Amino acid sequence: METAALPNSEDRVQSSGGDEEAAAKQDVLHKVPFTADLEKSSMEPLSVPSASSSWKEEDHHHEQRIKMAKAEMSQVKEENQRLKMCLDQIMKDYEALKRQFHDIIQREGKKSTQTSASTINDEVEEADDMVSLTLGRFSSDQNKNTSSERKDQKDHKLVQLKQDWGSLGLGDCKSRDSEAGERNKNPPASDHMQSPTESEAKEEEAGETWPPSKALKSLPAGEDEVSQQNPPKKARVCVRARCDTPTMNDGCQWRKYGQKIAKGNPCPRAYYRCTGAPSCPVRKQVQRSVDDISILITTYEGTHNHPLPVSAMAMASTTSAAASMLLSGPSSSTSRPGPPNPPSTAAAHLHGMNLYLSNNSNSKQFYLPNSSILSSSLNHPTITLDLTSNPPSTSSSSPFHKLPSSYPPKYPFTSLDFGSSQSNLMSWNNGGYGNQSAYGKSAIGMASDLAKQLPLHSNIYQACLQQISNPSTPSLPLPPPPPLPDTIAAATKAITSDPSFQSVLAAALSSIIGGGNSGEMISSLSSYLQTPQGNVCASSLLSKTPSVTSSQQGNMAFQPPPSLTCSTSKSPSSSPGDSRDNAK
DNA sequence: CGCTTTTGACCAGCGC
DNA sequence: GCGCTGGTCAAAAGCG
Repeated sequence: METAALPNSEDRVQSSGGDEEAAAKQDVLHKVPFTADLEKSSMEPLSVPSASSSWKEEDHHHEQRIKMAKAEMSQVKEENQRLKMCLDQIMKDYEALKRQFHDIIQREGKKSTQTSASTINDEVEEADDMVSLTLGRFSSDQNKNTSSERKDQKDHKLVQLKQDWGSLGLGDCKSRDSEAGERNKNPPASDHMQSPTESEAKEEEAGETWPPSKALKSLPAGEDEVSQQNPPKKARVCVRARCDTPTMNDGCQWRKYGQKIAKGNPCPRAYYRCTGAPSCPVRKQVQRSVDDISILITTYEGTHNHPLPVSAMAMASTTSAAASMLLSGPSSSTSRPGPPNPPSTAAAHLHGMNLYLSNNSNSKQFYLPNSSILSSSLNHPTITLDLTSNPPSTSSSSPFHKLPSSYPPKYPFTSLDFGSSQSNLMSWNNGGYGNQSAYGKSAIGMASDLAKQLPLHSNIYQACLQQISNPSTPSLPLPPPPPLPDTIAAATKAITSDPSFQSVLAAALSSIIGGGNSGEMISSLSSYLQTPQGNVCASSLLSKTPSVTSSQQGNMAFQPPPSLTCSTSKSPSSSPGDSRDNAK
């Protein structure tokens, strides 16, 4: 498995501030310009031996370049330190949240053990959703699990999330469904003994198709009974984005298998199935918002059981991070200072990202009331990535303001509002990037804006990027730009103060909190940092990660930008660069 | 020819 | 039990 080489999240956290890592980080940054420089030199008149004067001249030239490179090194080093400090601060925040999370786990554990099964209220149930990460599928019996058992479950899920890296991550919940079912049969003590691969195998065996009813059909009688007690309710990630084209190009290859006119929405809902692999269970629904037809609502469900194209990684990692946020979100929300959240709603603010989370069993009644696309969330915990900076209407796109707290919480419904008004610095959806989807605009557009603020580093990292991502091609003829120390400070400030960046970073961190892995983090960050031209604008933070993680991840972080665009082609979601070789 | 899209039929869940 | 609705199937058509 490709995930075998992944470092676990704890290691990553622990090593994040280490000198070794910082050294490696700088190593990457420093080596690349040198490499570029040397290759560039090799292309120059070296092949034309001439008089000693030309050699002298060339030596002088080299010395100048070395000086410039050294100056560049010192700048990058300085920036590295700044970003390292920034990262340390974020890690501290993360650790604090983690501690609070564990406190809450312990508190709720005591609470639930003291509470009888008949009197467990919805709030406890919600807390258990958070603790067990099973999204409302545990019976009250399981509510009585001790906190240590929950910890085991959580650890197991962390491992599983790592295994599913690169996938949508939704199947993590799905596989937990299977586990939840298994737990009903097996003693919890054996739970952590089960290897993630085994649960994945079970997941496959259980007939991981979208319709629960069909999945039930294929189950043996015994499992059928279990599944009826705990019907599979998979997490979904719903992406709302402004898009003029029929569907967002998320890099995956999809085949349309159905279309329906849903009640309450004149726009037809299209059903797509992932064709990346014959047995891939991932499906998506695409529908226009009834309130604003420019908004495309794409709902993903399932886990890819095949390698994803690089172009699909960004969306996959983002949705994975969102799904992780769905799982870990309540921890953030409950750790928020202030009055306790109402049972059915919660909101978190993590590094500038607004997290709206609510449990609901009647989501269609308060979120996108006229859109039936979310009615399916009756049975599915759903997280919504709202990439629309300007709500189509305040009544529908700010649905959580009118969340009735009286709804009995059953399954969490989460929204990551990337269109937060706090992200005024860089609009997620300001247009001007051609035919890209709001999603594409979000990451790419921000990066482009950032690039405007960071001309120096754009060039530096452009050279880095091209060296790393395309080593076979000749190096850039670009000479290093003149050093501008103020620009570095401005760049650092811009990065660290940019709420959008913080949002992405928070999403990436959430993937850690929720059991994600560095790959997600890299992809999330790279989504932010890549410009439409495929240039990494600036981030030592990002540059660091490939050296820490596997080379595959590193490559992905520096791959050309994902084509998260709205597709106008007849094959709506398959990007031109989408090679089926990747999927096979 | 193979793959994708279209579209009507079918099935299951749910509420009344 | 019946009707409504969401979701899927599968044959036919379209396309490169």
